[in-house]
Amino acid sequence: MTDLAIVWFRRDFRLADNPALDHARKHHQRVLPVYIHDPEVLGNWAPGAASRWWLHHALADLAERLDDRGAPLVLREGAAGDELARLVEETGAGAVYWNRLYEPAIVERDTTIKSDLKGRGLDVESFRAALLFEPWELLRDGERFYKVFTPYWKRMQADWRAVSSRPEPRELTGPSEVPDSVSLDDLALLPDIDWADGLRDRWEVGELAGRRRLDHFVDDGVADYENERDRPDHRGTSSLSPYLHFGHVSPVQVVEALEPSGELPGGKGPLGFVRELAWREFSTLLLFHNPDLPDTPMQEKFADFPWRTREDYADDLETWTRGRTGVPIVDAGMRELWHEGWMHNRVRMIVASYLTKNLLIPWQEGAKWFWDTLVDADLGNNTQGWQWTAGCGADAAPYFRVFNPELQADKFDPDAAYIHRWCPELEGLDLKQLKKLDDAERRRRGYPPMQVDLKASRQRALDAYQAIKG
DNA sequence: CAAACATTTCA
DNA sequence: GAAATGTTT
Repeated sequence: MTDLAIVWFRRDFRLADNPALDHARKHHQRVLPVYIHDPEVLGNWAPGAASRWWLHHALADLAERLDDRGAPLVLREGAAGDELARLVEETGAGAVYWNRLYEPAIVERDTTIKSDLKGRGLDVESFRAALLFEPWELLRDGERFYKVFTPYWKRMQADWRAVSSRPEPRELTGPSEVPDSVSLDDLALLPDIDWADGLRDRWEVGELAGRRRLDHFVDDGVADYENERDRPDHRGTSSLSPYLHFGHVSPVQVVEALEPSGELPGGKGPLGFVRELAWREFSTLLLFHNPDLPDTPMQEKFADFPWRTREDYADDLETWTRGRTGVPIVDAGMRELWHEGWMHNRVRMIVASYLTKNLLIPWQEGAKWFWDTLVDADLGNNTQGWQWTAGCGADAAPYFRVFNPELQADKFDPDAAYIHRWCPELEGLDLKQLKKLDDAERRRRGYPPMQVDLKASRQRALDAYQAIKG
C-alpha cells in the first residue's frame, strides 16, 4: 500500500462523517486534500453568483480546518482529470478517493477519471456521502426507478437501515512536500460589485456553522416542524439547505441528530423532516436517471405548451425578479431571495406558481433565476421543484392547481408579518386591506400596481393546459 | 338568509 | 389547491 492518498474534495466541505477522508486516513500514512475548480463541467448550469459566494467561504473554512489538522488544502483550477493526473505525477500518490455526486455530467466525468486513474495503477474509490440511499438503490421490481414520491418514501421507510456517521479526524499528516496551489482569490468566486451584505448577515458559512444550525433545529424547531414548516413568518424550517448542498452537514448526521441510534426517527416532527430529506434524495435520483431534466419537461405533452414568447414576457419576468409584481406575498418572497440568497419553501411554491401560471412564463426562466440567486441552488432540487409547480414533472402537482397568492397569505402569513418584513411600503395594512388596495394608495406608498388580474390570469393558465391535454 | 363549514369537481 | 356547490346553523 502506498504512502500517500489524494482526497478529492468536491461538495463535501466537512471533516466529520467524510467517508473518503476517513478511508484515506485509515489506509494511508499521508493525505493530500485537493479541491479542483472546474465549473465547465456543468455547462449551462455552472454555479450561479450566490453559489459561488458560498463556495468561496466554504473553501476558506475547509482550508483552515485542514490546516489545523496538519494537511493543507491544495487548490487547483482546470479540467479535473488533467489536474488529478498532474498531481499524481508530482506527488507519486498511490490512491485517489472522493465522495460521489450525482449530476449526470459530473457522473460521466468522474467515471472517465476513475478508469483513467485505475489504468495508471492507482487505488481509486468513491463513496456515498451526500445521500442516505444511492439513486440505483430502492428500485421498483429491482429495475425501474420510482417516479412517484409517495411509494418511494414508503419504500425508503420499509428498507431503512440504521445509519452511522464516521468519526472526525483529530490529526492528519500531509505530504512531505506540498504541491503548488492557486490562491482562493485566484478563483474569482466573489462578485466584482459587493452585493453580498444581506447574505453575510443571514448566513455563516462552514462546517461548524452547519452543525450549530443542525443542533439548534433539533433542540428548538423539529418538535413543532409539522405545524411550523409552512410558516415563513415564523421561520419554521431548518435553514439547513445550503449546508446540505455543500456537504457541511451530511444527511447521516441529520438523522443521527434526530435519532442517535441511526434508526428511522419516530415522532411527527423528526419523521416529517426525514420525509423532506427523502424529497431531496428523490429529486437527485430523478435527475440522475433523466439527464435532460434541467431543460426539458418530463411529461412529453408539455413540449407543446403555449408559453408566452420571450419578447412578450421579458418585462414581466424582470418585474418578478425584482419583487415588484404588486402581489405582496410574491414580492416579499422575491425580495427575500435577492437579499438573503434564500427563500422559504412555501413561498418558493407561491412565486413559482405565480410565474408559471399567472404570468405564463416558462418554468426554465424561473429555474435559472433561482439558480443564480439561491445559496442552496441544487440542480436536482431546483429542477424538480420547478417541474413540480409547472405541472410537467414526474410526480407533479395537477395542472389545475394554481395557487391563489392571497389565499396562501391568509393561511401561511395571517398577520402579514412576512409581507411587512420585506415590503415596508405596506406597513400597517392587514391582509384584508391589502386585498383591496387601490392604485392611488399603491402609488402614494410607492408600491407597484397589480401586474395581472389574478382571476383572469388563472383562467388563462387553465385554458393553456386545455390546449395540451390528451 | 347569510355565514360557516363540508364536499365535490377540476383532468 | 381553489372554486363551485352542497349542507348546516
